[in-house]
Amino acid sequence: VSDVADRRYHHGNLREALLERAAEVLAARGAAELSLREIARDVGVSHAAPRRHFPDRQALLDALALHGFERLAEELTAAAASRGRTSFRTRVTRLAAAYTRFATADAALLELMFAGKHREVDGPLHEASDRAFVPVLELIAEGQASGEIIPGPIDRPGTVLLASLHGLASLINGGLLAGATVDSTVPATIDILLDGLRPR
Amino acid sequence: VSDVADRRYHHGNLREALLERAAEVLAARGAAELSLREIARDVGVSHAAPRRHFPDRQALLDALALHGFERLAEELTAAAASRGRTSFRTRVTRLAAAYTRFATADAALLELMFAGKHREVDGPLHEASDRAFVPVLELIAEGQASGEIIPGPIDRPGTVLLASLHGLASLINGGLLAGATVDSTVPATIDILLDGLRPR
DNA sequence: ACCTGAACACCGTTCAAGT
DNA sequence: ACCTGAACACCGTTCAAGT
Repeated sequence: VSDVADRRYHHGNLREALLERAAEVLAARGAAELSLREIARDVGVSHAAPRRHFPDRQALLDALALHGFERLAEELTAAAASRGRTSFRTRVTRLAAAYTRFATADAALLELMFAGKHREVDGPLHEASDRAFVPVLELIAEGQASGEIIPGPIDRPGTVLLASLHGLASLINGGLLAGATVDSTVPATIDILLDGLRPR
Repeated sequence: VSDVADRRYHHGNLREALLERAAEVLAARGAAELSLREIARDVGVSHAAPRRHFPDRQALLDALALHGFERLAEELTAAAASRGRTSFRTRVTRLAAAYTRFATADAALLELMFAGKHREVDGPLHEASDRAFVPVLELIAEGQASGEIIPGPIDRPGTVLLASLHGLASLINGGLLAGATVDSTVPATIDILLDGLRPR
């Protein structure tokens, strides 16, 4: 068994193996306790081997964050796909639930994704986060077209919605909202937001 | 000079000196790069000396977070103190500006304060965060009393406001809001929120 | 091309010993 | 009571060397 595994690392999938194990450790213990050497050990490779695929520890963390944004984009896209005839409010609530579910399922990953480590305006991480937010902004645009959301630059209502969802998830993850759960707060929050975002 | 400084550490202010230097390093380079040994060196003490005051690294980080919540409480309290006759909307906007100013002034401190490290419902950190939010909830209660905020449990509108402010600050700190600044987004966000929170 | 092993400079934590 | 110095087990990073 082990020689087969060893061989496969020489065939180009060490990178994936490292990422997979790193994601597990991240979710279980957080980025601060993620050790490159430990992950190399777990995966059965020398501590210097990861260097071929990730020049340093931050590069591995960046790759985890990038993967997180890609998964978030997928889940938001899936949630935004309207199944049958559903009201605008329902669709927004579904998208919001998908966002907060993702965010609260892995608090350490969320922190890593939104940490101020990569404030460069360029870079693949920034592009990935932009892509992840596309379904949210598209839904807002639809709402504007159908007259359920105030007109004007899409960033205005878009930012409010994104900030609210992200803040809600952060507060829940931080344990700062006493007995609040996603299910109990998301619909109430969306109600209030949609009312504030209604044309007037 | 140095023997005076050395003497003073023996008089009970090493703890303060460590916290002060740690806060500087946190703001400059983030929690991940905060080294206990380096701070001890900077402050002119052996690497084992901090142990009297902070049993481990996390205890120092917790103390920094606690101090952050205390400062946040002070600034929010100051911002909530109504100077002259000002509209409810103005007062909320001032409070929101104070929150986001604090949050964006030191991104690393904000991350530390709201990190999911201390999810225990008890503990001094949780109490400190509760205290910091008091001015926000009080203002909401006033708004309810004067009929400018929807009635009902205060957590409902309170959570929405707190989540929006915190999310806005986090997104700005993470560089995920293209050209957004606090000054440009806070008033617009408050307008939308107050509309959504208005009785109907 | 991809990985190993030794080496370097750094950690956090512990503990006997000093004053 | 408070701090020091040595020790331990870990890091991330680098680089010559192996296959």
